[in-house]
Amino acid sequence: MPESIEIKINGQELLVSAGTRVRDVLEQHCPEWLKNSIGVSLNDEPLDFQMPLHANGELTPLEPGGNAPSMALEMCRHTTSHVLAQAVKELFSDVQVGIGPPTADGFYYDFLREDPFTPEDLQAIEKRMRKLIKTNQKLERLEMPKEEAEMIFAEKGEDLKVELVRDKGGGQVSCYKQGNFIDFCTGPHLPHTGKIPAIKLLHTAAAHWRPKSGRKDFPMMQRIYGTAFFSAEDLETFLDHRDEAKKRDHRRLGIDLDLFHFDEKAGPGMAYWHPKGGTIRHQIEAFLCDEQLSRGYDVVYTPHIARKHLWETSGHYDYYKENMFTLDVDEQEYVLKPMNCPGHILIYEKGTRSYRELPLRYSEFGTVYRNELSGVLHGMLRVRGFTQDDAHIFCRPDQIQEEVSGALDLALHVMKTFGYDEYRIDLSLHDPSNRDKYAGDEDQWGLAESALADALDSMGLVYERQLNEAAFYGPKIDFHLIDALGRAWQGSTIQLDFNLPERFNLTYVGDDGYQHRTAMIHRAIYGSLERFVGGLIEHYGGAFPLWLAPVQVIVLPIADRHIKYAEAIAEAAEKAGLRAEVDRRSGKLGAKIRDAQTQKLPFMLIVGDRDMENQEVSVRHRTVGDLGSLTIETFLAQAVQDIEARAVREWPLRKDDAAPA
RNA sequence: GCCGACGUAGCUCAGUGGCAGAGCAGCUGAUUCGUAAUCAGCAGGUCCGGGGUUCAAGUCCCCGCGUCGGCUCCA
Repeated sequence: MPESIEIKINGQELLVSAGTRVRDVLEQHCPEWLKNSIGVSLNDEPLDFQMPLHANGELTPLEPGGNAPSMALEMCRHTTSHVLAQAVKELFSDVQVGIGPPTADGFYYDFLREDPFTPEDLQAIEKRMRKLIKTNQKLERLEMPKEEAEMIFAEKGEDLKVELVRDKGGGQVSCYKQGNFIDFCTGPHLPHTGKIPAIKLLHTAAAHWRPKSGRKDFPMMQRIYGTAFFSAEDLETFLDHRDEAKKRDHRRLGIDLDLFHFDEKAGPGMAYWHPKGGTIRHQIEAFLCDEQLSRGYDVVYTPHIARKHLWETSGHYDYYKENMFTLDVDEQEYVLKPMNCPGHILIYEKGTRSYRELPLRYSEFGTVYRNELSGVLHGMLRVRGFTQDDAHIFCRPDQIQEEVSGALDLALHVMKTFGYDEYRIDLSLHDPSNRDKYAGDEDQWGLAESALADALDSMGLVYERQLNEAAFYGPKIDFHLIDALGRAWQGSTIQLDFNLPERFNLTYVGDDGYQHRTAMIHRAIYGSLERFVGGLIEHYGGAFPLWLAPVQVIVLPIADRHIKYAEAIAEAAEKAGLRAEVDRRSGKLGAKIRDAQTQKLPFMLIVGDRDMENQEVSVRHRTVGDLGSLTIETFLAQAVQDIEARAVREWPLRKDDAAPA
């Protein structure tokens, strides 16, 4: 480490000795920062005032709502987690503290305690936290030898902290102390607790103590989640956002919109699609099916069960047994398929394949069953029976890049159609220093990985390389979709496989007349229909675009004498290929509109005396409202146009009869 | 699988050991109405399932199932 370091601050260049505290530099050169900011950042690293400087760089102030809001918030939340631990220690005597880091939108702290915390406990703890915050406790950074820290925590009976200190490398450690509470922590922290304006404890949960430490008997911790913001308004916005997400919860909307249900009588993790959910799913399947047919895919169908032998060959029986449902048939063991690949392979290997007929692209909406742990099931997003839009491309090694490009193009087209305009792409690669973990040889991996990267590069796609994240059988590309609320969802996946072609000895005859190893690509665009539709429901908040809406138009007669006309209108809509209904109830128009709005139906066609006389309909759109009167032909022409285009926008019609923009 | 909470009408929920309830939805009738809730009546229950305590259990206890919040794992 150099004796002295160069620090830029406020345009000034300084030479200070390494280890100088941030506070000392600021006192001399920028005393107002000590008052107005909560810390500094140096080369994008947050530092608090008590930390030592060890690297060259420019210091910029860290302020609430400043130019690095997430860094400042993270600091605030980390300090709040210490306050949480302090409050818990004060209120409960039988508690050991664990760890308490900030998270993406808050923080948590884990406690070791016989009894879990109740909601009443949480209220009391939050009250105590507010009290502690108000006293403007200073957070004091202490640096000391490991042994000393161990002693401090041992004396307090904090065995878990002792364990953490002991496992930490180096000889010197840091702790932060506020009031009588001291925590083993690298920081950085706010100068004092008075800088925390808005807090909220959210919920409790259980968590394992250091599950990755290799300990088998890790104790169960009681975790408390909370969040903190620099203003009450920000906290309010955050809570509103949570409520909005709750309203979009696909499980809630699945019931409200009559899309699907899970039945206790039948078993957990198995979805029953109602007619309306089925309509949505059918549209989604048909869309991809058509796309695939036009892109040279073949359709195949494979059975749901197969003898154990097939799964032994594929390796699933050894590596995936825990997750497979098995059944006895004539004293033989059969397996309910957890994946579609072995079935597609049986079709491939049934004939002698020539290099001339490759690639072969086998696609299937294949329903698979996996015995997931009961605790992980979650609505449509995590189920035990689900249908994959699965395809396996069998090709020559020299065709890999083009086939991957084709799959990428399809994935991009599909995401765009559903209005997922933002996404993240991961390229998961193997780690050459960890060879034991992977099937196939280094040459294969090199070829395959560069094929994937080349395909991404040639399409100008931005992606992140994830080292050592490949599947054991090959590298892969994963899409993560960002939905309307900014949340990420698992999207398409494209995976190369070196393992199954070996296990099944898949070959093709080359132009040299010899047999060569076939390359195999797994790809799923939706992934699972269940998960994809679950995500779509939340993305659209239940308001499906016209082409997907289970009921596209509902005709609302104003009085009973208009029912006949309404039925004629509905019939015309159906003839044009729309899904139409008539509300024949005798209530007021307002009530019918309200019900249609609640069901999020895209179009209401209101018909009364005026409309009958002019042979028109009054069009109301669920978000735009009253669109005025049109002839049914004009309306249908525009609606059909939007349906065929699979438009996702919420503004499908213009009042002036012009074609949609 | 593990920790905790919860499970009452189709849905949302009240019911703190003593007659099983409300709102919405449904059905019937009245009303015939122009852009987010017309009125009245009726019907609707294995209080998740099983066992126990008690004169008496939706309520208390035990076991099981399911759901939810997490941990861990995954499409």
